[in-house]
Amino acid sequence: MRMIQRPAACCATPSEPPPLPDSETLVARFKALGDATRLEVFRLIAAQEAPLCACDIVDRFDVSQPTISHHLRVLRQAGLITATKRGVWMYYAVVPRGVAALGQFLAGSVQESAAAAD
Amino acid sequence: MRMIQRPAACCATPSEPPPLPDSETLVARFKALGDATRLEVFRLIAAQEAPLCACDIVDRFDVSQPTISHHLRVLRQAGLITATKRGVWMYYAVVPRGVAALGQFLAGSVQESAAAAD
DNA sequence: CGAACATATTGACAATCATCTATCTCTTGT
DNA sequence: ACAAGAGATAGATGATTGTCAATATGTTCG
Repeated sequence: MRMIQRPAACCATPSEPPPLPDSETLVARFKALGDATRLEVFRLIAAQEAPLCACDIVDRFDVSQPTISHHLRVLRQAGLITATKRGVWMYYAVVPRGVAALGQFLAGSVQESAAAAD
Repeated sequence: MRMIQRPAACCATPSEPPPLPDSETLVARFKALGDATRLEVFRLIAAQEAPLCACDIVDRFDVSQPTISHHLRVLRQAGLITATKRGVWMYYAVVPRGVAALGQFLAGSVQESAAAAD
């Protein structure tokens, strides 16, 4: 038997979050950006006006080439960057749609809570 | 001696990403949202029009109460939610400023790459 | 073909992390 | 004061992950 009564806000059924089309993808993208090295790699790619060669990325970091390759794969599998092969070189560029999806999710999150904040 | 010549795009010095005020905070926030359970907790809080009682969160998930408490702490330390104590209950709400910071970073990332696209 | 190079893959290892059980702290109602 | 409930903390454990060295794959040049 519950001795302490819950306040009204506790008992009222909380609002359901809006249905999320692809939660798994969202998690993968946030996780992909949730690593210091990987975020820097992403930032470097995003800062370019043209697809960036992998060699240029490796040159700029202290970690090994396989590690950079691994990070690039994670970012690519998350749908945040694309990889294009030209000859021996791989060129990476941001996928605007993938990044925008994250932004839209965040925008929706603040919008919902904005109704409450005075 | 380098036998294969790098294409122009490789040799041209890549653009520097814009200076990032607080990279560590950004990583912590992305990492906080990069877990399935935690993202759902965040979504539930964001869906409310008023701060949500922790008990209502615990009720909605299959994981234990300490696990929820852990996730709430991670989200709070990342600056994505705030915690307010009222009596015995803890109420959690989204920090719009914290979420917006993520959105602005993403918006900047797509904007930079947009100049190159098409 | 064969050498050189760019990138990816594999396997291993240490570190981080999500989760649990048990316990603790604090607040409230009697 | 005391019992009960809400939530946080501590410690342990299995899983995930970031990193590296070594190797593989594929491409270009001579």
